Amino acid sequence: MSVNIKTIAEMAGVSVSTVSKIINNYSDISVETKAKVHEIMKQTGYVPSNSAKTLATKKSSLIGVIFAGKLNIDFTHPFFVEVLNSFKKQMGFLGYDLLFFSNEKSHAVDGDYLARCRHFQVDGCIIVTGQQVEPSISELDHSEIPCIGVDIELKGKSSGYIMSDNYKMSYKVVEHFYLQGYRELGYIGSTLESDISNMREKGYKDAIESFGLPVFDNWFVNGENFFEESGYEAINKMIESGSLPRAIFAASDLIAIGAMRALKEHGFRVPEDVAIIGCDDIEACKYTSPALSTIRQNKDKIGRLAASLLFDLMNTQSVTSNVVVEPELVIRESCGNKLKVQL
Amino acid sequence: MSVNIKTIAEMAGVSVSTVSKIINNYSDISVETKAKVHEIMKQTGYVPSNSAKTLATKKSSLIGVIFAGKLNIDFTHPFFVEVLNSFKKQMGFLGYDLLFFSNEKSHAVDGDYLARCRHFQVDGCIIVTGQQVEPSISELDHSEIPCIGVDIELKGKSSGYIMSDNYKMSYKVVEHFYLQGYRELGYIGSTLESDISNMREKGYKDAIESFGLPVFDNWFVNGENFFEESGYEAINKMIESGSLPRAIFAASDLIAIGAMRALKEHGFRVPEDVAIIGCDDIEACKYTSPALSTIRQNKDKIGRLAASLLFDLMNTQSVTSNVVVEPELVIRESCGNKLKVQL
DNA sequence: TGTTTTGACGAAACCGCTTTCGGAGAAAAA
DNA sequence: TTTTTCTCCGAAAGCGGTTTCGTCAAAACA
Repeated sequence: MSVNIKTIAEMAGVSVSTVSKIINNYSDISVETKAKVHEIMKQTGYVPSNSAKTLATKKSSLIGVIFAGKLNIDFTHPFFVEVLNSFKKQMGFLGYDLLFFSNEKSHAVDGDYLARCRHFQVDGCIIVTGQQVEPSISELDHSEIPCIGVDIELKGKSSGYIMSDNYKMSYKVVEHFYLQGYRELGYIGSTLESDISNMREKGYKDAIESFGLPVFDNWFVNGENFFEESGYEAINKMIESGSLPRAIFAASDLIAIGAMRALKEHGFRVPEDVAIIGCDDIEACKYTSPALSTIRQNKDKIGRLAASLLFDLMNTQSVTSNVVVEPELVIRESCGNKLKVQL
Repeated sequence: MSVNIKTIAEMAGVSVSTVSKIINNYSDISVETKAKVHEIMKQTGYVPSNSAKTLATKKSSLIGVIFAGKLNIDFTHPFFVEVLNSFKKQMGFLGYDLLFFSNEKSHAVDGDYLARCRHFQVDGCIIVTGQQVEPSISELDHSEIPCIGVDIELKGKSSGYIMSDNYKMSYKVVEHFYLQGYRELGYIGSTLESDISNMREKGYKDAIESFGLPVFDNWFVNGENFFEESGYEAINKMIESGSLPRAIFAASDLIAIGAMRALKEHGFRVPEDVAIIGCDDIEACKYTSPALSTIRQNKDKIGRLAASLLFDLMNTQSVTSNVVVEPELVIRESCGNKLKVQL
């Protein structure tokens, strides 16, 4: 049988409560006792059981991670995965570990995120998704469990969210295109079910108008998701419809990559014939040719902020818990600016 | 107060044991009682506590995920992340959730993986690393906890591992180069602390010799890790040393990408001057120019196999628990074969 | 009719840890 | 010397489940 707190207590000749107090740094224990018990714990390789602790304290020091939505967002998603990586690191410093709920069918409490959270008694959770709020997320959002959303607006009492300024990033793109002399601007978005994409599109249109340019609906097309195929098909759709804009903002880098592929297949050159700016600044941008200009989202910062916001939510009743981070235009080769190319 | 098993029992007018039996599908409960209790559980939204269950049964239905080593392997690693994604999916089907240990300094039981596993009472764990076995991994490996390693040879009684046939993949590369007429072959590996890289190098050298070709030590250089910079610097080192091979096998795609960048900067063309084959088949291969030929590791299969091996380890005393999967040569543009290009 | 088997359920111990409350004894204050 | 104040520690009641074993009535058997 594995060594437990009782074993330690007996070996040290003290009570179980004393050992527990030592583990939890209570002050009413003499240094001698403390030393003796610590010594024994070390010798025996004692490790306290988290389930017993959780059962007693209702704190698990676990953070639930939820990939929500049907957009196939998972570990392989280049943007979220980097955010999550930074989040994990920061949560680690704060003493938490991450629990990834698998959302497979066969599981007991399928899709019911709140139930999963209660089941494991997570202290808080992070929800990543590029999609709108679905019922099971909303339920969790309005529960007592602290949640923070990445790229999804959580409005519950104990929730917060963090996202890039999607409206402003579009403005920056339009501004750049405008200053480079482009007047015929197009946009490739993701599914209409994505708030993110919708915000970007709205910002883009508003910006175009604020520069006094016309908006051609044919040049605004939305794909099914944020992946390559959406961009590929969008270009084909535009071409079928008879005309192509001179510059395109894509709602994700993968969409942009797909679009470039389609353009290339049709004999168009990027950026000479069509300029393109993507969004997210994933790794692959550097490897495409031409290298993809993009809107950089500070994934590291987003992850860190998400962690500290969640930490606050878990430890106080703070209310101001949503943050919008400033996006940054990264100019490479695909957007037609030959003057200042950076890697 | 949240509803617990006692609440349910009282509401249903039965004992706690009866409710527990119903939850766990015991057979000695009448259908009527079962129905009544189920109804009440549904109405109240009852969710059993996993910690209480774990405490009583010593089964947590949690799988620990360990990113081991100092090679900076984490969520952002293109190869492991895909393996993990497939692993997660499969484990989900089997009814398990994933626990990611954060290995940050401030944490209670730092680096001591066995302790973390015991702490959370994970039912098993998966270890991913490109590195050799370190002491804390070895300790876990030889514990009673079922572990399976990806790209790391675990030898413990309750362990298993899965990896690609690193020896054979090198042979395939050499064979391809040979058949294309290349005779001057080089290799760029990762740190010598990586078993994977070492196996590939060994296989590569053996293959070269088996084709009756000479091995030039100057053309074998090892970087610090599996990332881009290692490839970049390796090329520079070769150039400094005075000569370049005509064809290079890189131990990872990122290394290959870095190597291509260095070659380009020095005015060499790929594949006309130097042919390159990478390894892993990460997403980025398709986006480089020229598109990177590579050895594809079946990441999906590796993940699934890892899951089922681990499942077996957890549920039986099976011993045959290591699998080597067959790698596949994917020919794109960087290896000089203009005849059969595939995407 | 008496006996055994079966079906359905409950009592209670246990899993490992936390935390409140109180008590004993020593030290300090009166 | 008596009283008060500390210091250090333990008893015991949870936390929310699981599981063994026993009970008891009804059904099956002889």
